Amino acid sequence: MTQKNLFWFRQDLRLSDNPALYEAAQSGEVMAVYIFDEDHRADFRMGSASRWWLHHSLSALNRKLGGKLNIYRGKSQEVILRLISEYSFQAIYWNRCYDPFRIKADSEIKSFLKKRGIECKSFNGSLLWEPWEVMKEDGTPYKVFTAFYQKASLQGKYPGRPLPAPNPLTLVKETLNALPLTELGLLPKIKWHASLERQWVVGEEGAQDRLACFLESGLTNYKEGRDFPYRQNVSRLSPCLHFGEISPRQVWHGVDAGSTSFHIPEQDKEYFFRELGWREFSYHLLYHFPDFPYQNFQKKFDRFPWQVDETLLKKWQQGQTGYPIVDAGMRELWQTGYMHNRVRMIVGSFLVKNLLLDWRHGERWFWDCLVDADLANNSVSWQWVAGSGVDAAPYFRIFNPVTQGEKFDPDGIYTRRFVPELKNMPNTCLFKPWEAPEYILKAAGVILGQTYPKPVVELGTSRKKALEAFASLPKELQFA
DNA sequence: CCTGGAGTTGTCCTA
DNA sequence: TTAGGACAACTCCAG
Repeated sequence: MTQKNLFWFRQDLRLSDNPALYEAAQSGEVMAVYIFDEDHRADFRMGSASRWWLHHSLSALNRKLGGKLNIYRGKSQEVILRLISEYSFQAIYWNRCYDPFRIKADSEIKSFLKKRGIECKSFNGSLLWEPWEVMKEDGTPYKVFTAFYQKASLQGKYPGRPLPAPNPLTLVKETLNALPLTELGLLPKIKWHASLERQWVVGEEGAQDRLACFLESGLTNYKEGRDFPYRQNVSRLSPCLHFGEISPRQVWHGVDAGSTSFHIPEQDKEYFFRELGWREFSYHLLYHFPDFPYQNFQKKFDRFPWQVDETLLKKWQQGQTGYPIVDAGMRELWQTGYMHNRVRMIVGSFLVKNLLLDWRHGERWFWDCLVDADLANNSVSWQWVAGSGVDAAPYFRIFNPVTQGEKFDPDGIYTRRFVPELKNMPNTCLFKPWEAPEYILKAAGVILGQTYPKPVVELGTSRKKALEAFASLPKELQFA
């Protein structure tokens, strides 16, 4: 009789370079399982945009598996318990997840399986370096990116070669309790996701195509071009990486090989690698400081005089602040489930430093709206923007949304796309319509306060207020 | 323990 | 028009 293994799909919704699946398939038949489990996630339940993505990703995966993906919902531990009591498995395989909720839940699962004498084998399928692997000489975690990255990439192990998809892969369909995908109810009730559908090709094939496309036409000039939201110089692989439709090793080696065949300048490649490094750094930080999604990393920020203003927050969320580059970004997020990185910094800085609203509001909104919502990246990045996080960014770094717009979207291509009511404004005042003379507004068909909002705050005074607030923080620093 | 260089992404004013 | 300096003081980290 052939041995049967349980393989548990999680944030690794792919067949290629899937170390746990590869090993499971080597030693017997595989019962492939996905469990939609929200119980362990506390108050970070999966947001609407991510649910939409997950639905399509599971659907694509199931197709690749010939319909033999077994889907369940409920507490992971209970589902697994049910499965092991109904079937006899040689071992259980999975790739590790690294958010604090999963780490806790997984160690419980591991210990109860151990008690029942069932072997579990867990692997690293989603990071280049384990979060506990890259440490300072004194054994403590890094708090500065450059030092972390140098240690990891220069002295650490070069990312290993990706594995092929398992072949043969003999799958077992479970028929007693497995659910059809639609039972998970992941698609939104209202049809707001039509615009998402036009944007993305979800699934492993889509991720591979996206990488290929990036290598062919995006990576050249990445170093400069990545700052301009209207250009196609960013990879947009973040959701694929989050759900594990592609692994960071595949991306790393794809770029390495692609940069040779497409003659990519060394600098472009290095800058892109650094971004993969940032993802690793975020996971490193979340692992060592699990409060990151909740608490200011720098304790002195607990004293920050955040404003409480629901109306202002709503205007930011809906892209109605009266600052065109900010509104364009927030509307891109809503329409596509994504926002260009440069614009994320601009809208983040605006929320925190001009509206003086707590970064956790931004974190939560992004969590719900982003298809790439990722606990590590999202919380580390928001704290970076707020200045409460792990870099020594000077407090006076406050983005000016007018200057940023003029600099990074000089022809207004990006901004006009998402703020069409300003499409006839000339470049000279596109990013500051409140300064436009009456005849120009008229010619562009813009009525401030009616067709497009007046600025919700004044830049000069709000900037000054922020600087004062930062200055009011106590000097001594205590880390979480 | 001490030392010194460095720290993702800016803005504004002045000459 | 453009380039350079001020904007604080601190922690982090390697040697």
